[in-house]
Formats: sequence, structure tokens, C-alpha cells
Amino acid sequence: MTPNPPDATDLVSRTLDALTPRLLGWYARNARNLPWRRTRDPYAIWISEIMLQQTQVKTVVPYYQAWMRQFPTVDDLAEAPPARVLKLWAGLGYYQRARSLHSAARFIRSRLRGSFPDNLPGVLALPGVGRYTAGAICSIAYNQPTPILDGNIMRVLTRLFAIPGDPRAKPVNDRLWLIAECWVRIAASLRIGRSRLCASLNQALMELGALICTPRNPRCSDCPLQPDCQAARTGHPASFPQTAPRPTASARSFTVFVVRHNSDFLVQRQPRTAWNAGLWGFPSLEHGPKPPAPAELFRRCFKSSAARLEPLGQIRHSITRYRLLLTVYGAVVESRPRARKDHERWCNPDALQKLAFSAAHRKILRLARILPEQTDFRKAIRKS
DNA sequence: CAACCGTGGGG
DNA sequence: TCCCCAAGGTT
Repeated sequence: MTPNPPDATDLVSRTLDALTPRLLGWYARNARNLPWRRTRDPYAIWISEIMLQQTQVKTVVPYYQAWMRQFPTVDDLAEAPPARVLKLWAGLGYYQRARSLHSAARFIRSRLRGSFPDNLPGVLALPGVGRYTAGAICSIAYNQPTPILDGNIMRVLTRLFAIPGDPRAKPVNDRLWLIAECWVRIAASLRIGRSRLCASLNQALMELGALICTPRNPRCSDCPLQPDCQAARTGHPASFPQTAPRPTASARSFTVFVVRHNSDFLVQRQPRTAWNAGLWGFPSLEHGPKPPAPAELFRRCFKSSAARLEPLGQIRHSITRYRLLLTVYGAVVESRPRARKDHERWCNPDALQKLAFSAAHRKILRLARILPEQTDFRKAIRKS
């Protein structure tokens, strides 16, 4: 009888032991100077983590800055009207995230006396916070040994140990979470000065995935883990992770009307249960790939005819499942029907500026040139 | 558990 | 242009 070999977990944990100082050293030298890394405020970390879900760092930075200026504390957020919250989120996508932030803030204020939860179950209980985000907040804000697993870390770990299979499928996913937990516990067991090693370890793994261990053309020669990386040894590191292919997006076509009466434009707000709930946009009609005559569509949409109908151009806008083609017309009407419903409004350009529009309808605003000044906060920040 | 939710960067 | 995919969560 041969003795049992050490189990995989044991081998992995010894590898991680050896890699930890190199990874932490690399992070200390290469961490980007990001706004949410200059604070330990759990509220600020929370906001950054929600914004960063499925969203690139470069996109988030200006939104984060504007948000923290408008809502510096969880109470400020809790007391804000929903429309103001949505306006600050407009353009970031996945708008349920903004509604969850708002309701979580109100929960913290009313039920937790305004103090942010300081433990994993407490954070996990907040709406919009799942296993990843709860672990990230507890490790980054409180330096607790809570593991995290995101797209970056899945990539790093599947390459490091050449783990086959879809990392989002349960068996592989469970194994990756175990490795992540093992690794952050190793960090917690080290004592190096006053360093916050759990916070650093988790962020180091994500930073490595973002800067070095990239999806295509990973920069293995610059990687602190390279000598121990099994995927690098094969010579084809980019063949991991073995993610399942995504379904291809299908095409959808709409005609959009920018209806003007004097200096006011007609806009509609999406109902609570609809796509992009709560966001504003211009009236539109979906049709087949070949748009019917615009005058006919206009009649169908408004039960009346426009004085003047002018083509403004086309807009392509891709979302996860669809490639949208929007054909946009400007329409002038002599008299306007009263906006009966609260989801319809006639607004001058100044008022339009204060409403939350989805990215697609922002493109329409630009195309129709009805923005008074470009006061988009992203540009304002770039100037300063 | 699969489908769904938005947008923009980058190869 | 097209495709992948990013500090995921909810239903």
C-alpha cells in the first residue's frame, strides 16, 4: 500500500504560500491610484464595488467622483429622491443596481441607525450585494479574511492551476471559491507591520487580472506568479479560462420621434416594470428591418400628423442581447396634446438636461442637438 | 439554473 | 465591424 498523496487542496495551499509574498510585493509596487483606494469608508467601498460590477474601471471613475460629491454619506443617499439617484447613475447601465443602492441606504438608515454593517452576513443581506461584493467590502474596508471571486480572479486561478472547464459552472466555481478562501486566509496569517494584507491580497489578485493576466495576450513575462503558472508552462495561457461561448446578439429596429412644439420636446418615462424602468426617452416604435414610411409610423404613434418630419440620422446601440438600430426623425407639431399621464412631459432643453436618459437616448439628444450646453459631468471632470 | 439586466473599452 | 468581456446579482 502506498500512502495517500497529499490532496489537491494541500498542494494548492503550499503553492499559494510561496506565491503570496511575490503577489503582495508586486501589488505594493504596481497598484493603480484609484479614488476608492484612498479611503476605508465602507460606504465608499460599497458604492465603488456596485458601480464596478460588470463595468470597467475607466468608465466608473467619473461616476464615482460625481456620486461621492453628491452623496458623501449613506444618509445623504438615503434622503435623496429616487430621480436624483437615477440621474447620477444614468449611462452606467444595469439600473437595478441604483435602485438597490437607494433601498439599501434607506434600510441602513432606518434599521441600522445609519451605521454600515461590519460583518459578512450583515453586508450580504443588503439588496444588490451578493457573495462577491460582500466579500470585497469586508476584506477591503475591514481587512477581514473574506474571499472574493470575480472575472479577473477566475482567469488568474484557472491559469495558475490550469483548471479546465467553465469557471462559472458549479463544480469548477466551487473549487475556485475554495482556492480564493485559502489564499486570503494565508494573507490573514501573515503579520507584516501594519499592512492590511487581506485587503491587499484580494485587490492584488484583481489588479493582476486587470493589468497582467489579461484575457488575450497576457503579459506573462511581467507576472510575479509566472514561474509557478501551469498555463504559462503550456505556452498557451490564453486558452484558460474555458468559458462557454455566448449567444450572438440579434438585430432589432426602431423608429424614434423627437417631437417639438415651440421650444418643448416630448419625452416619456419608462414604467416601473419596463426595460430601463424610470429612465426617460423619446417615443419610439419597433418594426422590421425595413422601416415603414415615417409619416405612417407617426400617425400610428400619435393618432395625428406632424407639420414637418425631418430625418435626423441613425443610431446603433448594442446591449447584451440585441444590436439596436434607431432611425430618428425630428417632428414639429402645431398643437400639442396635453400630456395626460405622469410618464409624459413636454420639456425645454434645460429641463431635459435634468432628466435621466439611457445611453441610447443620450445619443439621440446629441444627434438632435438639443442639449443646451455639454455639461455632462464626465467632461466637466476631464477639464478640471 | 438559465435567462435577464446596459454600456463602453479594446483587440 | 465584430466579438469578447468587465471588481455580478436577481429571479
